[in-house]
Amino acid sequence: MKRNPTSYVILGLLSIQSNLTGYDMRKAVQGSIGYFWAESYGQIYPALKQLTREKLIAASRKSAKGGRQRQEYALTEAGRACLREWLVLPFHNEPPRNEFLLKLFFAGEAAPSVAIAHLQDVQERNRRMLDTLNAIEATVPASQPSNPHLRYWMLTLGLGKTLTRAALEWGDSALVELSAQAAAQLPRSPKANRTASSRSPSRHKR
Amino acid sequence: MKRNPTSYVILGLLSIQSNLTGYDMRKAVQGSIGYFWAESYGQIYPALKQLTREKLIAASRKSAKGGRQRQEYALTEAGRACLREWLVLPFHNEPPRNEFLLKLFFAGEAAPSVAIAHLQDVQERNRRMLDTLNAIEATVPASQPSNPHLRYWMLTLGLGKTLTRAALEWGDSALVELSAQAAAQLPRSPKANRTASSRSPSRHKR
DNA sequence: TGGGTCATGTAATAGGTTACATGATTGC
DNA sequence: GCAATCATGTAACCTATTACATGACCCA
Repeated sequence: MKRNPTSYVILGLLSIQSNLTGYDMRKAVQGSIGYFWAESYGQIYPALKQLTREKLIAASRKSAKGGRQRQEYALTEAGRACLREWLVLPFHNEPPRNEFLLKLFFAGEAAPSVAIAHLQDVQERNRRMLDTLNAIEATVPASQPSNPHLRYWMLTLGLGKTLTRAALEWGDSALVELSAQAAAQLPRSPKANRTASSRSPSRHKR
Repeated sequence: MKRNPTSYVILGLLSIQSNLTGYDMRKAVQGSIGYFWAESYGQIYPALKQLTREKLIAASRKSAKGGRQRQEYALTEAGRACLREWLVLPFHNEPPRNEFLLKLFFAGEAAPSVAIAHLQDVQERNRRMLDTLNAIEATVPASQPSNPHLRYWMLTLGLGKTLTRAALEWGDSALVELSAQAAAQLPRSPKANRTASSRSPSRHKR
């Protein structure tokens, strides 16, 4: 049976923690696998209905928090089996579309400052990303020391940190190269092109 | 005017080289930006028609190669202006959906060998990727030494290499960790679990 | 009493893949 | 003659986002 990835995300989340609502799941995705996965309500709610029809999940409690209406779900045995089946299937890596790289690739059509600005933007995002990942690393293991999933969570986190750090280092050297080029092309007022050279290369936390 | 990314890919490709057919463009995408971008005919051909209607590109020559029917396109001045406008606009980094990481994150539900197999798969793909990128690096600059786009092409290539190498190193250490764990859990027949330990850590070309 | 967040959902639309259909040309 | 590649396109379908609609509860 073919199922969309959102369904497996739901099954996976419920395998870790029961009694989540659709709203909870969205939050959980953003707060844990957010750096490599995204889900919107428009995907989650229909998927919840479909999974319920197929008895892979079941509505568990209702209106627990205060008197607030709240539809929580739990994994059924069939759902757990379905998740396990999917886990062993080979993954297909999606056609990755990176608009930053696309603009950089075609940047010869624009002034050097354009590429430099995009690079600075990407560096800034990556610095924030690394901070976020470091914060997760500092708090999660302490709060769930004996969680059997922890080892895998830390592995995904580790790849995120590794890739982000590598991207930051590449970005620094790319900025150096492009700034030098921009300076060479506009040698008349060396004080004017502060855009790139005024920022010192980011010193990354390890 | 809002336009889909495929349109800008077409404009970008034509800014580098004229007289490409839709077929050529698909090939060019696969052979150059393929590691961070994908296009299908179902996107390209409709986009070509739309861009022609909007006069951002123009059908240039017909049936040049042999007697073969062949509709080639070229950038108009309006098209070039449109590309430049887009280049300076901030990029939005897409919600990245990485199924490998998704499976790794939820792998606690399955046997350790499942995660190990996925990891070996990803290492193999990354090794091949690095070979491809190295091959491009070895041939492209020699063939187009004075192309003004070359600097930017090499930058995107450099990021690809950097990220792939970083991923490979992470993968090696992840495999060591998971293999040790698997061995500790099945101490009865240490010769049996060859899946992970039989392969030596990949020695990557730099 | 009003803003923020919890909570659920739908409709419009965009974005994209895959499979199919067609046919010519090139090279073995 | 046959397979591979060049070449163009469409239709069906899936995936996914965004905006919208609705309303309750919490806290200041």
